Amino acid sequence: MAKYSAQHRVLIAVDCIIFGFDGAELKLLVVQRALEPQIGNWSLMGGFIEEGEDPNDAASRVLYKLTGLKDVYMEQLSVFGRPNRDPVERTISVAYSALINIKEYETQLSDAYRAEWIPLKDVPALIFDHDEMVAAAKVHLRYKAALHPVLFELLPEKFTIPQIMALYEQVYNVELDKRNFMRKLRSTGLLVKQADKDKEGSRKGAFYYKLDQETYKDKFSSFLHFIPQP
Amino acid sequence: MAKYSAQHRVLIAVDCIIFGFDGAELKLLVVQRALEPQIGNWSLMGGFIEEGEDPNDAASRVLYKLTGLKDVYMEQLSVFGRPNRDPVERTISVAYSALINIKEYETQLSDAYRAEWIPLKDVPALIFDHDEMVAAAKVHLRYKAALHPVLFELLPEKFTIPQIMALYEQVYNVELDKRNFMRKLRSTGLLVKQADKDKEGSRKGAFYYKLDQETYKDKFSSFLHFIPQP
DNA sequence: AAAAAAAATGTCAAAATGACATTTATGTTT
DNA sequence: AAACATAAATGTCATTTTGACATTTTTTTT
Repeated sequence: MAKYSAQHRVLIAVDCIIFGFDGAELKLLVVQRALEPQIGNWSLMGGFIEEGEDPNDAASRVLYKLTGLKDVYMEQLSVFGRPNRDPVERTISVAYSALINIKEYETQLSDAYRAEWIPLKDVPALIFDHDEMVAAAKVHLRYKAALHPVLFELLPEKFTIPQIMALYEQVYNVELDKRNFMRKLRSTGLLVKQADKDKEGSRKGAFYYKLDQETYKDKFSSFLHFIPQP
Repeated sequence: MAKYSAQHRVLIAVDCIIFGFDGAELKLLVVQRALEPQIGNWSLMGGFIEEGEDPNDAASRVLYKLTGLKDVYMEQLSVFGRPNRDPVERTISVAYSALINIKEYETQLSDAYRAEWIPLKDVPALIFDHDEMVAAAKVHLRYKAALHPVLFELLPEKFTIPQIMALYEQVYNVELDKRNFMRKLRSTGLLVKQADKDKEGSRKGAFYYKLDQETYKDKFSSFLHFIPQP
């Protein structure tokens, strides 16, 4: 069949906003750009879509190249297509947001991309429009987490209540009340208390919990309200 | 500066999921495709991105061509990029969702595209992956409207309570309680009661309301909860 | 004047929320 | 061995929000 001959064709990229949590701090995984222009500057991990490749697969491929991880929680964010966003050539980028438990990642660290986890609040200026992408990803994460228990994707299999709470506090940049937060958390039926404790960070130690995977799958799509109304 | 020479370039399209409300029914604006393949079949309104054009501008242009309307509420939804979604040639499409008050539109109707408002529940199968786009747009609208008073974009300047309620009921496909709904609506401080009534559809008539534009702008971004928890 | 039809409004019990202080467990220091 | 320091864990109460539910009001038509 004839092509749409008169039309204009452009490069498509994917860029990944990769959030990670190490039990204490919310971080972003950024790399130092490997090619001109702006070589060596901080950037999101990205890549071009290849021939016949689905954008979602491209994002997974890019993430895998960097982290060695598959089956990561990832969502399409939005398209960034301002005509001169890449000075080299018109490139339209699809931004993806991924959630990773840093501890799991660290075991598979690869140095090829000069990647670094940087606390979200300290992330330096990034190239092109990547700052906007990060800003959009933050907003998106807040939305998503206000309605779904998605932040558990950032936690290890076994986690503690103080850890989840710290995570919520950082995502929403608020201080939460331990008692009220715990009550809400309990009411979800998502947590299964373990017998052992995490002894790092306190003398008393904090009990570990796991996710009730059944409930998690069931409840993921139903609306929850984690964030107190102001 | 040198181009990214080795890379693959593709067509970029925009497709618009255009919701409309006429005071009674939630509808979708669809067109009959004007070119092969699938000429004459139902489709979303779309078009290719032109050289140097921002995707958001392309979506506005496409919407304007069809409806003659500018400054319509429109949001980027997501990217549909499955490799063979368009059988002619690889095309990646950015889907946009628009909200229109049908009465306003009808005054500027243009026949060039064989466009039709079809009740959302009766929309026939559309070409390519447009059904998926519509499904995604419905989900998105529910999300958005659960947190923001965005459905007012579908209403005329003067509207009645039964109208808004019908709108919410159709968006969420639920039955709402008049009294509880009204209470919630009042509590937003968004409504300004008018002196006159809409006498269509009932003997008693329903008072008109307008949006308090100040409050609307202030509150748009703050989280609201319109939908009762099940 | 009566009837019909939809709009508008109020009450109450149950559940969810937000504010707040004390007790518990454990390792460290004296 | 006792005292201390530190963070974790938990409970109460008043207020607000929710959901369920029935009656009254306004107006046109008969």
